[in-house]
Amino acid sequence: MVNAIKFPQFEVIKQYVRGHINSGRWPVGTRTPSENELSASFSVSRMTARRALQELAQEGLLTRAPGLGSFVAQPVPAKPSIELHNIVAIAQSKGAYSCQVLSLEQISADAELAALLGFEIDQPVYRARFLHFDGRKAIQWQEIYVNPKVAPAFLKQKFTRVVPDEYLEWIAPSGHVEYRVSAVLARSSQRRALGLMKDSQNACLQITRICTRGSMVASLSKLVHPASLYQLGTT
Amino acid sequence: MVNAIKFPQFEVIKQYVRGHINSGRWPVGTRTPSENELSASFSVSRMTARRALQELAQEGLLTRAPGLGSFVAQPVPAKPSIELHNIVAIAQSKGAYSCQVLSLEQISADAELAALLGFEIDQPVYRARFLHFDGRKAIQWQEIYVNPKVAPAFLKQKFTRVVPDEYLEWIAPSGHVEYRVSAVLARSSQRRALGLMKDSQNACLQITRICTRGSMVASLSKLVHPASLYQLGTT
DNA sequence: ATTGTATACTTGTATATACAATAAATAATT
DNA sequence: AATTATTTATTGTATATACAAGTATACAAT
Repeated sequence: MVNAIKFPQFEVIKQYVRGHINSGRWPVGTRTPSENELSASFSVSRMTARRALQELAQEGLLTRAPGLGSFVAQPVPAKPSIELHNIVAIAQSKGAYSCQVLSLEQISADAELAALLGFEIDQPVYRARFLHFDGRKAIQWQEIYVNPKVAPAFLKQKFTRVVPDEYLEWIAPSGHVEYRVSAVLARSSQRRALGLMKDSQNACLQITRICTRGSMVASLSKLVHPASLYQLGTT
Repeated sequence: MVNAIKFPQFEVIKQYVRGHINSGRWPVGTRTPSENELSASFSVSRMTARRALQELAQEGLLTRAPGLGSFVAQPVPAKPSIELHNIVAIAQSKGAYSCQVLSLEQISADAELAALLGFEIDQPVYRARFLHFDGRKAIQWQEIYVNPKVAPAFLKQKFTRVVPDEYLEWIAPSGHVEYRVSAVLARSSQRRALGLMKDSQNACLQITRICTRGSMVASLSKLVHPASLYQLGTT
């Protein structure tokens, strides 16, 4: 004889309600039995029936209102989304990672850059360009603009072992981070760096990451990946 | 005199615990006061203290174990992700949407396509190509492969008012849907259709959507957007 | 040294009860 | 007829209590 699993009573009630919702017997907007009605029909205390309804509300299946009752909630359409994995972190974990510093300098924000960063025109900005390798293969070209106020010593770093992103995270733990994904054509310098053939395979997936601390942009990073090496998806 | 908002007691306890966690006073793994300790120090019943801990556990800040206690949980690193909005649906909602059928035919699966769809080689597949317009501007080029078993009448549709995706959703409500994002170079036919200049702005963001029903691929759709018109981001 | 036992403490489930806040329906008053 | 109380039903908060189940510790017996 197999021992049947003993379900708690609130779980039984949850299944009962869930069943009526999923099967369509209680369409959206339907009022469910009240706590008292459920406690009577299932012969449990009100607190137990309450727990069932409350957890279902937490899960988004019900909405509850004092004085009115509990109602079958409008299901929220699942917005399709994809994860942004970090190709550099993957290479690092494999142990074959290396990084080449292409440039590391202070520039003055032109109109376009100032607008992008929320800076004044001619305000100093640190700009660095890196090429990230997985073994001998260049997998990512990076251009990063850094706010000098956030990381004053950025230009003095060597970035031989520490990835620039890790350094910034260390100096100034991230506040809000925003990502954008777009398709770009590799410019000639990027093409050379990434070892792409002209006119054939120079489509690149670019991820733009903007880190802000408070109302201040801390850094803006453009990560350019050859389309042949990088693809985003739901895993 | 302004009336101070009256916080429920369980909320006060939650804030107390949250404060200790967020400030780092209770690092990951720390045991929090037990339900009984909290109920004593806050002069509330055990059930009230319990509710505070339980809701915090629900929110992922604590893990609880019978016989052991409640512990500060390891924060799960928020995986950055971006939403895939539908440029066609946006155009539709503006009312300026239209769709041009470029081709609509039955083909035989070659080796590559068969592998992609999980079909046998030479198995019949419906292939259609569409061009979607927002007003006069071509915003999306679409190529879709459809499983004849799922939508036998696909080739007979007109797709003047009903978008192909809506038709398929109507015929066969979606099971599992998977998305991939990649960068591609527009081919010459796509360039012409989308009105792109040669060699300059032909980087495109391609979204591949694979709809499966059970273990069967129902449709595979490639949505190609000019990089200048389409960008993904967190909103 | 290992095993078993008792004990204390923890969270999980469940009950019975009380009162507050909200909203709708009903009755009473103007 | 319109307005105002009253009642009733609902969810929200809170308490006190009880027992079950899992864990660790101390202690005794083997």
